[in-house]
Order: sequence, then structure tokens, then C-alpha cells
Amino acid sequence: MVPAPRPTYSVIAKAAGVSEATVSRVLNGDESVHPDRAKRVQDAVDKLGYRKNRVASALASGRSGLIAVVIDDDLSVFSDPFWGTVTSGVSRILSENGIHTVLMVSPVGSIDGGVAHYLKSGEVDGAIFFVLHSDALVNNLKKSGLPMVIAGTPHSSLDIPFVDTDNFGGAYAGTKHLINQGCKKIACITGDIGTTAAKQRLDGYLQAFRETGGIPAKGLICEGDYSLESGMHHARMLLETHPDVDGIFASNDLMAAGAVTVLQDLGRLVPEDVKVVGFDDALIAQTTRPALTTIRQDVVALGEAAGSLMIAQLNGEDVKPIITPTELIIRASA
Amino acid sequence: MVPAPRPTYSVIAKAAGVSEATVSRVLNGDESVHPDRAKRVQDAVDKLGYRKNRVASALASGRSGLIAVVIDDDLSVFSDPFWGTVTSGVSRILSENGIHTVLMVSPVGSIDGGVAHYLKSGEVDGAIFFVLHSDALVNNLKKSGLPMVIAGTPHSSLDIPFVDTDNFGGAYAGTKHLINQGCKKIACITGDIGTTAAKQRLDGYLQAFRETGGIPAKGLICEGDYSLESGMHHARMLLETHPDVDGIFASNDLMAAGAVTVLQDLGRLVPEDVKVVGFDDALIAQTTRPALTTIRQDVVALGEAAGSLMIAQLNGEDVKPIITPTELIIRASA
DNA sequence: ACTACCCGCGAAACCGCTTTCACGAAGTCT
DNA sequence: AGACTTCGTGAAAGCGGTTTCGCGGGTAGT
Repeated sequence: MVPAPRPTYSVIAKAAGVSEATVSRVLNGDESVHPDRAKRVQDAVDKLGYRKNRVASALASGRSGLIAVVIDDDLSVFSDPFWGTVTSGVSRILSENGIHTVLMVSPVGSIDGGVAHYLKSGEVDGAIFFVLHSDALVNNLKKSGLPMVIAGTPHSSLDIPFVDTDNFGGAYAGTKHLINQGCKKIACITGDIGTTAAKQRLDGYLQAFRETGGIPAKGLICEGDYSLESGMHHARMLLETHPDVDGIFASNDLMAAGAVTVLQDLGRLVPEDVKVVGFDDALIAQTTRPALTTIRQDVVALGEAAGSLMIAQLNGEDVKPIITPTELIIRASA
Repeated sequence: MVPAPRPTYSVIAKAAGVSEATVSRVLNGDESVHPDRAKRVQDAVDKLGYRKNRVASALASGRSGLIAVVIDDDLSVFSDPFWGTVTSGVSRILSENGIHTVLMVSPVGSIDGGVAHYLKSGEVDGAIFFVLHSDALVNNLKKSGLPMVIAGTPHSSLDIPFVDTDNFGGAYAGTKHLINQGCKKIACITGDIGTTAAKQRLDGYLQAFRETGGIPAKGLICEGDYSLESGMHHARMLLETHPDVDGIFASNDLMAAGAVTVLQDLGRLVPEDVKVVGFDDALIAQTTRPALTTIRQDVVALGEAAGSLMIAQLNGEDVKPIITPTELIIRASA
């Protein structure tokens, strides 16, 4: 193996008849170099096919050009196409800005674990967190000045920029749709209530409900956990406790699909007897029969928002949270 | 922002009363240091909470401790939970070995593009490729001596290590199952035939078919593209051209689900009239009614295999391709 | 006892780029 | 015209490790 001998500053400098310092200035966009010399450098760079050694650059400047995407969980999360897609969005925006994405899939756990050390070690210029189970680490890291972005609304009100889908608005629109379709008794199957998204979606449901002047009857709100099984389970329970339920808003499509299956098995027609609305517009929303009416969130946009928030921070701009809009997708189930 | 002042070799060396060279030796597991001194160094390291600066280390040693995972495509690929899961597996194995994963989602295109340059630049110690559309880049990179692993069987016979699922065996087992269930006229809906996996699965189908002594009738083999729509489309065509078809082997679950939907819409009972087998054991296999009989592949294992193949190469061992086994999962559809 | 090795270890060069500092030339101000 | 800035630039000192080289002392061979 004969590694191509990559030219270094000294070669460029010699070829252009300037000092290495000047080469550095030109390559880093320092305006103070005389245009003529800058051009000489640029020509030498082009001619020799020079590419900066990012490692050396990182060591000298203290900026690594790397952003960590930290997924505070084990494998399971990443198998969810949702996070894969978000990651793609992040990665695309970052690489457009010459920054690479390093992936850390690991339960973050303590503020003293491996991930924490890594993030503090200065090997990355920033970190983007997915599926944050606790705000402890982030809170701790904030003191170190590491630029961070959180995907999903954090539990506590940290002044760390985050991006999130308009969970509240989406849930509100979904529930409103059920009301407009004439549903009188609308249940809600929530997601894992330990997540902020599930809470926000519940709030959206409640808000729409409240505007009808009513209050959800006891038992119409079921605490699910985003799984197919919990959708099935709660649909079954609902039919027992509230046989007259005529609308279900589920906090994601998977639970909605589970609910539809159970409803049908128990002889209810969807949407004739019971209308169902999901959330996410996941693939399953299209494959379920009847296809699910659902709330679409633009997942790629979410990732891109996270990426651009990070870029903005690296540029020293101060940033505000970004909430991406949702869209009601009407299909057959409601 | 007050970055914690991280200790350096000079501090450790002073504290332990040895030279920096010795510190380096100890930290890199050089056996030639006297145990007593090694211990002194280790104690100092522990006491001061020293952590090596990977960037400096990378510059000096030429090893970055980074492995690139290159996905030769745009966002769409990563929305497929399959690759997300594989990536998790890779990432886990690598991080257990102190190596980080940098993610590059980008159409690789020419052997002269940004990704290619990056890989050649020595900033990563190796590269793992997913969804390789062409062998050109890999072939070119091979000359540079960069350790590589390909996920999925490459198109041409490169002597680059790869990992793959036993596509042939899985398809064979699936088709065989249909035969054993009494199917006489078994169709195959292939995946995008530009992928090696689709070809291998088709071969497995053909092999099982051949063993029955027959030859698939003209038109029983339909070229799909892994999408739900193509599954639906080809099921529709099949019912027209071969109304007596009684078994369908689809190259993935999504197409199988599409086929099931169409079959039912057109009045066929699954599995009574037509039995259907999918491939992947994706989530949709469980949510489809009837639930799909399918070929499960161990996706995490695939990722871990890719990771360990990379580690082995970095250790200078020579490696062989790894084919992970599949498993027939019998549900309701066949 | 004398030369020949081997071993453990420190000094110092080096990896390739960034950044401070100071210097000379040119421009500005009294 | 002399003193003071400003501007463009190069020399050189890092950044924090790794690795080569060679030295001194102990062991071995004869």
C-alpha cells in the first residue's frame, strides 16, 4: 500500500512563493491577504490538488469539524425509521457545511459516563441529542459551553435550543377533524407519557375537546406506550368500558393500526362505526386497511432544522427553538 | 465558558516522575516498560483523570480511531429501518473497541467526489459501505489500502470482505415452505433486480422450484422493486395472467403486504386460496392481516458482523466474508 | 576480564496546520 | 519632516501526542 503523498503547506508555500502562514490565511478565508498572493496560493492549491488535513487542522485550531449525534438509548430506537430519517436530515445539512456526523448510540446514563467524557473532551464541536430520557447530562454539559441541540422538547425548561414537531397543533387538528366528522365520544390513546411528545399530543387532544365545551369522560384517555400491542389493548378496553365510543385519536400510527385491527375483530366498522386518527404518517398508515387518516410530520425537515440550529450556533449566532408544522392527511379511517 | 483544563502528557510525566515517552508507552500497552514505572504512570493517570486527546493522537500516529459508514444514496435509504438497525450494530461493535462511527449519507457517485477524497485523506481508518450501487469507488479505494467492508454482496467479485444475509438460503426455505404447504403454482415477485440481494433471492426461489422437477411458467416471475406499490401491481397482473396461482414468494415483506391486500380486494382468501411468504420479518409482517409468514434476517447481527470484520482488518488479521443465517417465521399467511 | 548484546528509558524530532508576534513599508497626522 | 498608525507578511512557537535514536547499565559469551 502506497499512500498517495499528500502535499502539505510547506509544498504549497514553496510553489506559491509565500510563507505557510499566508497559505493558512488564504485557505481560511482571511481577507487581509493581498489578492495577487491569494491567487498564487489558490493556483498552487488547485494545481497540486491540495486538501487540508483535517486532523492537523483540528489539533492546531481546537475545532474538529465533527458533530456528535447522541441517541440516548440502545439499538431499538435506531431501528425506528423516524430517527434514521432525522439523522439523515442532520447529516445532510452538516456535510453541506463541511462538518461530519459522528454517531453515538448508547444509553447516556450518568453525567460521568463514556459519552459524557467524549463530549467534554473537545473531540467534537457540538452535540445533537435524540430521545433524551433525562436532562441531567445536557444540563451538566451546558456549563462546558459545548454547543448543543435537542431533538424533541426537553423535559425541563433549559435554555438549550431544540427542534420539535408541532405535537400540540397536530393533535389538536386530528381531534378537531374527528369532531368535525361528527364524532361525539372521542377517546385518546397516548404515547409513553414519560415523553414530552406524548404529553403535548395529549394536550392538543384535550384542547380540542375542551373547545366543544365538554370534558373527556373518565376512561376515555388511555395511557399507551407507542406500541402496536398497547394500541390493541386499549382499543379492547375502550370497547368494554365505552361501547359507544365513536372516535379514537391515537398518539402514533402504530397504535392506531392496532386499534383498527381490534375494532374490526370485534365487529366495528372503521370508519362507519368508529373513526380513527393516527400520528406520524408512517408507512403503516398507508398499508393498514382502511388506510389511516393521520397527522404527518416532516421528519427530514426536523433533522435539517436540528442541523441548521447547530450550524448557527457554531457561527456564534444565537438561536431559537424551531417547531416544524404538521399536516392532517385524510385517508379512509376518519 | 471555562473549558476544564485537561491534563497532558507533560503533567502526567511530571507526576509520575518519568518521561513523556514512557507515558505514551504505558498508555499504548507497550510491554517493555518496567511494571513499577508503568504502575506509577497508571496511578497518575487515574488520579488526574487523564484522557488521551484523540485528535493529537491521530495526528501523530496517523490513526484517527474513526470508521466511516458510507451510505451510497440519499435520505430515502436511511428511512428504511433496515439500515438504521445495521448501523446501530456496527456502531456498537466499533465503540466497544474504542472506535467511533462517522456517518456519510451521500450518493457516492464518482471516484473523485467529496466522499472519495475524504476516505482517501486518511481521516478515517476504514470504511463500511451500505447500498453500493457500483463497485467502482470501492475498487479504486482498494488500491489505497484503506480497510473496507461491504454490507451486501458486491456486484463483481472483489476480494473485499463483505457481510450479507443468506438471501439464497432464505428464499429457498420460503419457497420450499410454500411447496410443502401444497402450493402447485408459485409465483415470485422479485426486488429491484439491480441489487444482488434480489438476484440471490430469485435464485433461491428458482432452486426450490427446480427441485420439484418443474420450471416456473412464463410470467410467474415478476420484477418488482421492493415497494408496496410494486407488490400490489404484480399481484394484480398475476391474477390476470395466472388466475390459478396459489402461492407467492415476495422478495420483501412490503411487497408481500401489497400482494395480500390486492388478493383480498379481488376476492381471494389468504392463505386458503393463495399462500404468501415475504422476506425480512419487518414490522409490517406482524401488522398485516393475516400476519405474514416470512424469512427473518438478523439485522443487528449483520451490522455487528460488519463491525467485527472491520476490527479484524484493523488488527491485521485477514478476513473472510460473513453470511448470516435466516429463519423461517411461520405466521398466518402461508 | 574484555568485547558484544540486549533492555529500559529519556531527549528530541516530528505529524501538518494555526496563530501570535514583531518587523518593515506605506500612509496619516501635526 | 518626524512621530505614530496601519497593513501585509513571515518566522516561529505551539497544539498534544508518537516514535526514532542512542545512551548507560546489566547480562552473556569466550
